[in-house]
Amino acid sequence: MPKIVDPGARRLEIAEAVFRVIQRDGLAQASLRSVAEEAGLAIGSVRHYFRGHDELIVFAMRSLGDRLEARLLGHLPALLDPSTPRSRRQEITEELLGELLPLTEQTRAETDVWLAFSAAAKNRPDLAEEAARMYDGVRALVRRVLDGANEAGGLLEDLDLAVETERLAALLDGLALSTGRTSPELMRTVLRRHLETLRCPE
Amino acid sequence: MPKIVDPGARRLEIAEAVFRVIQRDGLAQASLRSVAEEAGLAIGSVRHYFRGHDELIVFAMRSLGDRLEARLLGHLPALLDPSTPRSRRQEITEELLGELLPLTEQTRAETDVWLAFSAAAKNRPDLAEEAARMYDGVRALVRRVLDGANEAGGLLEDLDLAVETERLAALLDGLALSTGRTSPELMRTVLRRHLETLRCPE
DNA sequence: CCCTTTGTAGCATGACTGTGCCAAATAAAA
DNA sequence: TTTTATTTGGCACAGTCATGCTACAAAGGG
Repeated sequence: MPKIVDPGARRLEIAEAVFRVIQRDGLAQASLRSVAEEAGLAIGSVRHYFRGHDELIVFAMRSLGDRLEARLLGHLPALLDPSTPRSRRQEITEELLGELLPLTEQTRAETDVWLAFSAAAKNRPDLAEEAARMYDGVRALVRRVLDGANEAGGLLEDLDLAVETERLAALLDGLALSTGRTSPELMRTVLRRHLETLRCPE
Repeated sequence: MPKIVDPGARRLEIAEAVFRVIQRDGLAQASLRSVAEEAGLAIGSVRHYFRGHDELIVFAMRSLGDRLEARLLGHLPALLDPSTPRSRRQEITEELLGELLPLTEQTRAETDVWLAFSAAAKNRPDLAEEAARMYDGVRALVRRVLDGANEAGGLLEDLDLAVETERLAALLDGLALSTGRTSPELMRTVLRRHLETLRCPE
């Protein structure tokens, strides 16, 4: 038959073009035409892999969520391993949660695109579904981190973990929102400070 | 001459129509036509008061910033008054910072529109200017609140107020971001809890 | 060699947009 | 009443958009 091409890989390539366009020009500019040009394809080719514009955007948002989820879960085993020493746990926790902050070029691009998606989701039911998945995913992850630290005896007693989960997740979201104004160094300091306030003295 | 109309008031009326359209359908739908219809005017009338679409959106964003600033500063005198008792200070602080959260229909509308503007500002220099003003304004306000509490002896000692300002401001931003998922009650609880952790024991 | 399937490309259409420009209505001033 | 500046209304154009549809190229099976 024709040129052998892996459709899944193609779709991911196109999704990456979507990310680049959104980061550079904003979600409103991520039309089929501009995405096709960014991907080095003809508009007809893009439409061969996606039913239409909506499906393209939803797929891009979903694959961003998948990518983030995979990276975050990669940090989790070391954290849940009971044999990991406490000092190392602190480092891992900061690294893991730092993945959600715009500290590097890579994560800055991700948070900017994620912000564009989240804002758009407020008025678009199809995106809202995926936005809710990200929201729940981040809360669930933060909760697991806090639970793990708690069981290891690393947290202050009498914490309401439901409240602390929301507090920490909101803090991360808020920092992600201030890309370009708050320096990465300050973000790190703020995150570290917040975790300090949760940890038990010894 | 013609109908006596206060241009400033008219511009504000139109800006409010912009807010309603953005909250209902998103910033991308806030075209001259849809805004004119929402305001009950002809498109030509709207264009009489604004040079073009860009100026309309920038003006709307600026007036939202002005409105928020005025409301927030209204709470400040009571807080800075040395004769205000400590228990009352706590209430006022919560009320003041709560203005930045989507707790009521009114403030929810404001935070949603503000989010739309903030996201758009990432790729639009004209909006970025106003977004930076809001960012700085919120930080400055939070800083004043913390400074005031500190001077009144209400805070833990040895706090790095620059870090704490950013931490609290980011928390507020993050909560504002999760409109529709996190309940107003939980938001209040999280804010109260955060303030507790800053207050000195007595 | 032909045929079928898959990928690539793009034309045509209708909808929506911002804006330049013009005309009418209005009401205060002369 | 006449004049005149302001306000209101909208036509017309060029641009961009998503999408239905068609056409062609490529490559492996018969």
